[in-house]
Order: sequence, then structure tokens, then C-alpha cells
Amino acid sequence: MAKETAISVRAQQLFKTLVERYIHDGQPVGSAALVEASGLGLSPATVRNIMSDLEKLGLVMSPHTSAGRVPTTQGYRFFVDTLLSVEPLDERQVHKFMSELDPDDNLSGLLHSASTLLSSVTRLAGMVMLPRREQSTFRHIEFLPLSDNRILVIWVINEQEVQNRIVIIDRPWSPSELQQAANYLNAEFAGQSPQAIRSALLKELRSARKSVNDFMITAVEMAERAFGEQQEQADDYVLDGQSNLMKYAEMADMEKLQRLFDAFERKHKLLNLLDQAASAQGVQIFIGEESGYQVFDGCSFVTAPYSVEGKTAGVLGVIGPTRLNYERVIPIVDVTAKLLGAALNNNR
Amino acid sequence: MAKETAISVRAQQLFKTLVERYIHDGQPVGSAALVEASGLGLSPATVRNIMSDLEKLGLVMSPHTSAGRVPTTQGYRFFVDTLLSVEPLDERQVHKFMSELDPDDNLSGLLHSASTLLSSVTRLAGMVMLPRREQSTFRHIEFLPLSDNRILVIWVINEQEVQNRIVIIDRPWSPSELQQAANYLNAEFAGQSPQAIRSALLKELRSARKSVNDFMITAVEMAERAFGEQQEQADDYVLDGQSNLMKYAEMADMEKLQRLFDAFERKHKLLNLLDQAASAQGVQIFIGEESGYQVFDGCSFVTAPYSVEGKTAGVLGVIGPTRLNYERVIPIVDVTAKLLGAALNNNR
DNA sequence: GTTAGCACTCAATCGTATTGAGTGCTAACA
DNA sequence: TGTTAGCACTCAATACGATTGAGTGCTAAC
Repeated sequence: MAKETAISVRAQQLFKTLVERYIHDGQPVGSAALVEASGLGLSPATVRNIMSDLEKLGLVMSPHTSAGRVPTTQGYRFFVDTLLSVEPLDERQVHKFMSELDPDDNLSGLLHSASTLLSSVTRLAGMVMLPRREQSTFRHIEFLPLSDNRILVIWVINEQEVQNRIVIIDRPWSPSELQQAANYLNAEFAGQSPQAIRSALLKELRSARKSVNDFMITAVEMAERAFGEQQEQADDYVLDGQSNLMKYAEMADMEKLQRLFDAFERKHKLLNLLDQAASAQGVQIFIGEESGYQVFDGCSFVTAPYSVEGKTAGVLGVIGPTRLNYERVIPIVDVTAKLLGAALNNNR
Repeated sequence: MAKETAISVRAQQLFKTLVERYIHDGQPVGSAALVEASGLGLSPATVRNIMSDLEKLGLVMSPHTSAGRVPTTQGYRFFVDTLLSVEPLDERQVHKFMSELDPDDNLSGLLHSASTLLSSVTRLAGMVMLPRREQSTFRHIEFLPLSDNRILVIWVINEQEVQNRIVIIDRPWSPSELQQAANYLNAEFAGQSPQAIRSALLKELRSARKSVNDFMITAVEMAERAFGEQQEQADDYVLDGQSNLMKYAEMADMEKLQRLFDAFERKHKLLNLLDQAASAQGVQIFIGEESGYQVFDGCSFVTAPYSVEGKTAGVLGVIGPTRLNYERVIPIVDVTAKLLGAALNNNR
């Protein structure tokens, strides 16, 4: 491990312009180009010396002897952590974004809007993780008979999210029985969390006092099953503008690209990553190998959690090549997360 | 236009093996290879003569002078229309497929299952168009107050499909008023089609006899708005396994591939195509340029409509390179359409 | 510490030669 | 008349060498 040598202000400045140039046109940056771009009146030779230092520090590397320098993962990390000064988005743009997120749209519509918004404005792939259901509250349930042994269960959580499921039952139930069961559940459990309801229901089942008549027990089981499902289906995301990634030269390797797109479809790797980002407070950035997954080598993620009622509900962000324009993208992701949170809050 | 010359049986046989070989390994097929593959004891020279004839007929072409022959779009068309003898899938596989489509899953789950089933078993991209809502029947509606001026409307159509929407209202309504409104709509319109309900509601509104009290009118408007939306959201599809397409050499052109993937995201071109396929009776095949869209050059579609209660409800199928294995894929698409239809029917 | 000078490296590009798969044509043959 | 052997020809693909030029590292002077 190299001793943590302090980097001169000038070297930092040069490094910053190097990264900016590389982000801009994807070509390794040579000393001459850097001299011109930096504006500091240095000679190429001096710059070369400094580059050599930066290379020793692991911030840059050159693809081959006669090429310019390219930022390493560590380089990008240093860049975003200490060199970047992110300007908040100007009012006008924020309003434009806001107009894309109709708070009266339903949940799925909102998530899609956010994702396409992200992808279209950054020209990268946009993603929005579905909100967690853990701290959701039960609002209303209803049973609709489909046939003798099949019932459509519709329930509402979080004040506006509608879910439904078909449940198989042993014997036909009359509409009034179903109505009674729904009334019981609605009266008893409105406003509670699924966990609380679950345990209450289990207790009810166990005590099984005969006063709770036969069909009520089945109703309890039914709701149990319906809620049970919800846990599993929690993890998912919306992804948009994947095709934007194909524009980048560094994605030209078809094999690699296919594995990447495959990972998008299989979901679990990306979900893992998003889960990590969910525990962070603000904008979180994963650069290339930092993700821990081979497939995401060469890709960066800029994510931000969005929250509903003060609690982190989910994560959104963009995926792009490591040389994505962090300065521009970070505030966009940041604002979108806040706006989505606000729109969802508005919804409740 | 060339005179419709009859093609000798032998020429057809040769052409068939040519297509099969090309489908198998994607390389232009030369006369020598054809001699070997066909099993007919001919000399390469003879085969060359025949190839020259087929080329005049427009069934094959050669990428350049010293390459073998490749089927043209017309060639594929001839192949699938008259040369192909499609074997139905064997019992065992059909059962395996069936087990992938859980009839107790909800609509969206079923569609996704069908699409991933298609893509995984054909190793192409699988797509399933959402069922049309035109001939849907209203089953049940319910109003849930969210805040003073916002109401969550939940309604069920087609016996098991749940939709919901938030509606803004002018003044607060009491729960019992909402209940009354729902009761009225449920009692009056259960089992009817949206069109019928719509016109009935409009008539109701126009007559506006004062016996229908104030809030009932708003209820009517509310349901109107809710149903109104449904029309628009009708057209959509589920797409899976896009990344499979990247395996094929003929898709190597990144520019073209990006346009293709972009078309998948924008949806309307593919939807147009699927709409055409919906009016056909059985398996429908679009080969390359036949689709009418530049983006789909080099791609073929194998589609089949699936029907619910005897009526075509939607279309599903696969997308692949023109040299996809029609013989294998056609029965798969065919069966999947039937199974999906059956599963959906079961659902009602 | 900075810089000019210079030798050096190496990807990229280009032209040329070679190879080989496959054709079309012609003439002979059944 | 249909089939086939023979042969010249075409052309993508591959390999190879030469050239170019962007950019470096090192050294010595300022």
C-alpha cells in the first residue's frame, strides 16, 4: 500500500481537467492536450512529470506506452469525492422535471415516469426501484367471488396502492359471508402494518376460540396468504433507456454488453447494488469494479434513495459508462429522487 | 416480374437443405457443402447450375462472387409457406410448458411467464401483447376516500382484472355516500361492456332528472373518467430475453442493434406489427423487410394470437434473426398461445 | 523545479501478397 | 438434353511489412 502522499494543488487541478476531458470525449489525454485544456501555462514535459506521479499514486494509467492517460477507478473515486463541486439544478429545470411527475398518477405510472425522465435527460439508462413495502399500512380489503372455489382478493395498502390476488377456497362462500369477513378485517386492522396484522392473525388462529366461527378462520387464512405473497414480490425495479448504453465506445464488446443486459433482466445483481444504496443517506456512486460484480465493470451507478414520510422507501438512479458526466448527472439524480418522494408523499 | 416458373422437386429439395444449413450455422452455403448435406448423389457443378436458377427466381443470393448462397426474404417466405412441415410438439413438452403457466397467477404474472417461457425455450426475444380490453365486462367498482378531494377508485373487469385510479372531486363525500354510489353502479351495470356503460351513463347525465341526486351525477362522472382512461392504456406488451438477440452474428452492427432496441422501448412499431398479426387466424410470420419497418430488417417475427372465450384477445410470439429455426419455433409459439389462452380462460 | 531535446514505443493505418472457398463457363460425356 | 469434369476467375479474409504519428520517459541544461 502506497504511503498517502499529499497531492499538490496544481496536480489536482491538472487531474481534474484530465478527467473532465476524458469524460467529454473518451480519448486518452496526452500531456500536450492537457497543457492546452488546463490553461495553466505549463510545458508538456512538466505535465508529463506530474502525470508520472499521478500514475504512481494510482489515479491514472495509460492503455499503452504511446497513449495519453486515463483515469483509474481510484481516480474517478478521488474525482467525485473531493474534486467535484456539484451545482444544484436551476429552478427552471426543476420545474420542468416536476411537470413530468404527475402526483395524481398511480404508483406504477409515477415510477415509470421517473425512470424515463432519468434516462431521457441523462441519455443513460434510468432505473427506479419499487418502494419497500415493509412499513406499509393496511387500509382496506375486499373479497369478490369468482367461482365456487375461487375468490378475488383486493386490498389497498399505503392509502393508494392496490394489490390483488386469486385465492382458492375449500367450499363456496355466500356474498354476505364474504362481506362479513371483509368488514371484520377492515374494522379490526385498518391502519396497521402487515407484520402486526400477521402476528395478530396468527394469534387469533392459535387461540381459535370457537366464538370465531369457521368461516372467519378461513378469512384469516386467506388474508394471511394474500399478505404472505407481498413480501416476496417486494424486490423489483423499472429500467429504461438501456439502449442508450450502446452508444458508448467502451461498450462495443458485444459479449460484455450481452452479459450486462442479461444482468438487467435477471435483476438480482442490480437489486443487491440498489439495496446497498438504499442504506446511504444521499447520492451514492458506484464506480466500475466497486460494485463487486464483474458484469458491471466499466459501468458506473449514480443513485439516490427517495423517501416517503421521512423514511427511505426506495432507490433510483442511472447506469452509464464509468466516464459518465458526474457533475451533470449527480444533481439530476438527486432532484429526481426528491421529486419522486414528494410526488409519492402527495399521493397519500 | 419474373414468370412463375415451376421449380423442380429436386431443386426444392436442394433449396430446403440450403435453408436448413444456413439456419443452422449462419454461413453462406456452397455447392460442395450442399452436395454433401443433401445426400442426393449430385456433382457440385450440377448443384451450381440449379443454384443459378434459384438465384434467377429470387430465392437465393450470394453476398459476393466467391461466397456460397444465402436465402433471400422471398426464399424464406417460400420455405416457410410450402417447404416446411411443422411437427406438433410432443405431449411431454406441452406439459412442461403448461406447468410454467400457473392459471392461478394474476394477469400480469401470466403474461410475464408466457414471455419468459418463449424467450428461454427459443433463445430468442419473447413478447406477449396485453389482451385487448374492448370486449371486457364490468364486474365491480368501489370508492375509497383518500383525502377531502381525492378518491381512490378500484374496479374489476373481466372477472379478475383489477384496475385503479385516483380521481379528484370538488367536495368531500361521506363514506356512506360513496358506498351508495358504488352500490348503484354495481347493481345497475354489472356484466355490461364499458361501451354500453359509457353510453348509458352519458344518457343518464343528459336526462339529468332531478330524482338522480347531485352526488349520483358526480359518481357517474367519476366512473366515466375512470373508464375513459382504460381505452388509452390498452396497447402495451411484455418483452423478454432481448439480450438473446445479441448472440447472432448478423446483429453485430451496434448502430442497427441500438435502433432495434430503441424500437422495442418506443413500442409503437412493434405494436403495429402485433396488431396486424392479431387479425390473422393462426401462426403468422413476418420475415425481414416484410414488416415494413427499416429497423426490423434482418429480423423475423413468429406470432400467434391467443384467444379468450373464443375471441382473439391478444398476440404473442418471438423475435429473432431472419435465419431463426422456424421449424422448431413455430410449434412452440403455437402451443404457447393456446396454453396462455387456456390459462386465461381458466381464470374467469 | 522546469523545460527543451531526443530517442523510443506502440497502436493505427495502409498497401501488398497470399490463400482459399466458391463461382461461372466451356467442352465433353451419357 | 441433362450432367459433369476442368479451369480460369473473383473476392473476402488473412497475414505481413512499412509508415505514421501521438505520446512517452529520460537526460541535460536552465
